[in-house]
Amino acid sequence: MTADPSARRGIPDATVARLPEYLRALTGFAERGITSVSSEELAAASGVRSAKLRKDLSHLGSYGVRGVGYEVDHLAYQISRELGLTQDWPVAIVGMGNLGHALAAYSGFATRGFRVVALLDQDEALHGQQIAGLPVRPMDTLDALVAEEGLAIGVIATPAGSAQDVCDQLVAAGVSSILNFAPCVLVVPDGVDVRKVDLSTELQILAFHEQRKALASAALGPVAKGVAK
Amino acid sequence: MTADPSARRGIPDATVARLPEYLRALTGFAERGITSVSSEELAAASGVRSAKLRKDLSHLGSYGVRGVGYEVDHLAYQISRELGLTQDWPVAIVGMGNLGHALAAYSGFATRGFRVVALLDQDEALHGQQIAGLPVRPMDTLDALVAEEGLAIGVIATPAGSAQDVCDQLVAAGVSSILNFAPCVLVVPDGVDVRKVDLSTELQILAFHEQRKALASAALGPVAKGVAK
DNA sequence: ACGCTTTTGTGAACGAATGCACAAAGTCAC
DNA sequence: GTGACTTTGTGCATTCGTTCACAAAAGCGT
Repeated sequence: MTADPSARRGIPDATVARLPEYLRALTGFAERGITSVSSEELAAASGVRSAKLRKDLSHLGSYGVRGVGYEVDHLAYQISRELGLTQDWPVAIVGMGNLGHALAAYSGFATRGFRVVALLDQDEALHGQQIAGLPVRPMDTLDALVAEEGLAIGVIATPAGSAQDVCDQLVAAGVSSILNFAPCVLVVPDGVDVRKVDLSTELQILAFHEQRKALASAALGPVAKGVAK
Repeated sequence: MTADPSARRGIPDATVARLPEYLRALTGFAERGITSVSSEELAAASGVRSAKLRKDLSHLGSYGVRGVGYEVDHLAYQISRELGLTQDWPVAIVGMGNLGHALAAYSGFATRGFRVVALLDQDEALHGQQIAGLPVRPMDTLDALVAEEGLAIGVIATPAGSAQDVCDQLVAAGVSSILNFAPCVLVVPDGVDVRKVDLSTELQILAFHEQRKALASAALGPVAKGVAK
């Protein structure tokens, strides 16, 4: 059962998290008319070591040619297929504040396998207003979106206070993958995936390292002025 | 040299990445007037297991009381200090498109140890324009910001095409921590930290799991209709 | 046809992170 | 003051991820 003959089940999470970056690098090569890359080149363009890249790719199958490298188009297709991007995923964005606004207008989604099919907000005052060519809808249209559009992925861009409430509504309607921009922990039933993006958290991690650098240079040479600031 | 007597050097990266979440949870407890929490409660509020939480906290020192728990204020202070948040970090945002706009208006920074001191853009047409109470400045004011404000952290919210260029200018001016929202790999010299936030990447990872769920339910019972869609 | 060069794919060693289980250390009731 | 109870801090085992190093496989020139 665990030993799959097609040797493909169970791609490590760490690998899955890097596949999008490989895909982007491959797209870049393709745009420049390059049809073949070595693991070394692709790794450099993705910001990883070549050994790691090769091990990652080995989990999806054997798509390289020894002595030559990888065919750009073919590898890109295989990664796309593995990530489930051969189809377009409908996405709904909830919360039309500053961030929701920016996300609705972000063009990067469309080019990478996603289609924003709806914008929602709990605030009645916003309903009907057009943002980036789409009307803002009330939350109770979620069921219809899941049924008619096959909506499965929701993006939460509300304040932290309403995030859990909105999340519950998404889950109740049948959405099973959620991208959360609100700075809070979401509780969801089994079978629902949540990923969190938190701007403050990222800055705080940077601050930690920044402080470490400052302390280190202060300890080694408190005299330094130009460089160690 | 590596063996530090105060037993504090070398906090694992995985732990550092979770400290902001603990800090947020603690702030939540404090706001509700709770002065003491157990590792179990704090872990639940942070979305981790209590054993993990305790091991994480043990890396910063021994701030709990056996049989009782942790004093909320004290632990919050210790984590803040470890993350370097007892001071306010000046931050500059580069790229005043949709996303830069939203980030400039985001109030979450100020409450968590950061202060947006400048907005920059390469586009001359935007210079002088006011966004969220700050004027948009040209890139050549970076040196002054580093010298006068002590700027050390920069946020890149430009399109992918100009991100490396902007990054180089930040680094040249002396910025040594960068938060990158552009969907591309940045090359920086040693001593400069980069963290990347990529919306499409996150969605693609969700799509992978979503596809896996769809395939699994299709394989186990292609008959199911209501639930497995 | 054959050896030389290149580059993949992978076994094995290593290191980091997680989870478990319990002794140590404290509080509290009486 | 003493014993029962609670909760932390941590050694240990395990799992997960990365790096190394090289054999196997392909192309190429002659």
